[in-house]
Amino acid sequence: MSDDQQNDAYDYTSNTFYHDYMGNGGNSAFPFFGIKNPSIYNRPSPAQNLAGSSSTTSSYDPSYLSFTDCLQGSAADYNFLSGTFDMSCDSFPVCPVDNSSSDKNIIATSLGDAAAGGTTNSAENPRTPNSSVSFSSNETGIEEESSKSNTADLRTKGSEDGDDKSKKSSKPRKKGEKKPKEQRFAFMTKSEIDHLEDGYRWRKYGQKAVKNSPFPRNYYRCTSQKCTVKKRVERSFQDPSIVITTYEGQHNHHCPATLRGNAAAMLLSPNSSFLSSNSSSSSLPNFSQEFLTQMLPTASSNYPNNPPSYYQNFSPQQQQFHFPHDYNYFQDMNNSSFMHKPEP
DNA sequence: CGTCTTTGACCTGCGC
DNA sequence: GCGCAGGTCAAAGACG
Repeated sequence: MSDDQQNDAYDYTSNTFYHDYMGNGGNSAFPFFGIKNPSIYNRPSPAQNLAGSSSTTSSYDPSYLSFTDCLQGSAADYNFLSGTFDMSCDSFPVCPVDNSSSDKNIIATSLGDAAAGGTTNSAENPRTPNSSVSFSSNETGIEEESSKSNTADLRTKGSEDGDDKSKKSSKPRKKGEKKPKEQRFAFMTKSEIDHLEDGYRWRKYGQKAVKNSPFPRNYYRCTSQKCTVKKRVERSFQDPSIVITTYEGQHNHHCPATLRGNAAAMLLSPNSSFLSSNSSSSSLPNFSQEFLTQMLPTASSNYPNNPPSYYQNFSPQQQQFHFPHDYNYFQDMNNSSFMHKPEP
């Protein structure tokens, strides 16, 4: 933990927090999950957390959004415009992380789709077997209550137009019928590169200026046939060094860049026993090995000879990663050798 | 020639 | 109903 991070502060009354996320002056290309995170309103305070934590490290700042948080979808209601979470949002996926819990389920909370009883065009837009998410009860509630509150930028037109190019004559929707929402997975990355390589091939299909932001939002679609996964990439107007990436949907194919095995890739792969250990399926995007290797700092053993390009461009200090407090979740994996605990 | 990006127009949903 | 903003389409151009 750096001094800079120690100097960061979180105001629990105003739910405001921010500063040099990485504590390194902002020169890291590593994805991280340290974002302004009011979702911790349902967390213990830092003091409480540290007091009750069995962790031997004090590097965890609970105001950083954790990897698990992201996987659970709590980043999905992040308001890109304001740089805050929409806490008034009824659909806010309240999935508090309980460090003392033995629950190792890090399945992302979906913000829609299957919870609504399936998409309206499931036949033409088949989901992967793994995408039939097992929803918790609150997720069902999320969908039921979400109609009035989701921010516009997080709305999705759903997958009904997937392969249908005649979108402009889209089918009329029954009154009261909600467009199904795709699963979303958002994270923030401190990077000078807008479009981070994640192993998949993407085609840009749109770019829009974002209100109150000098940075446009870019829209990408997976180039794989019949894969409806989309992602949006934009820079935070509050901190231009931060790239906000939002994945929507789930790939129905393997990552073209990684078919070889790797613990990190296996972690989030569709067939991961880790993901399915406490849930029947995954709603996570399945990232490539390289991407995960970058996200999960470890481990030179992962790439002893061929470190990812991002690694090659930065010094060890610059490669510092803010470890999520849920790090122990990963440690508990049988194949946890891919992860090394950072020195306190 | 195939793939990808750019970009203006259009569609959709929401708030007033 | 209207205006606004986000999201998508698709033609045109760039590029290898």
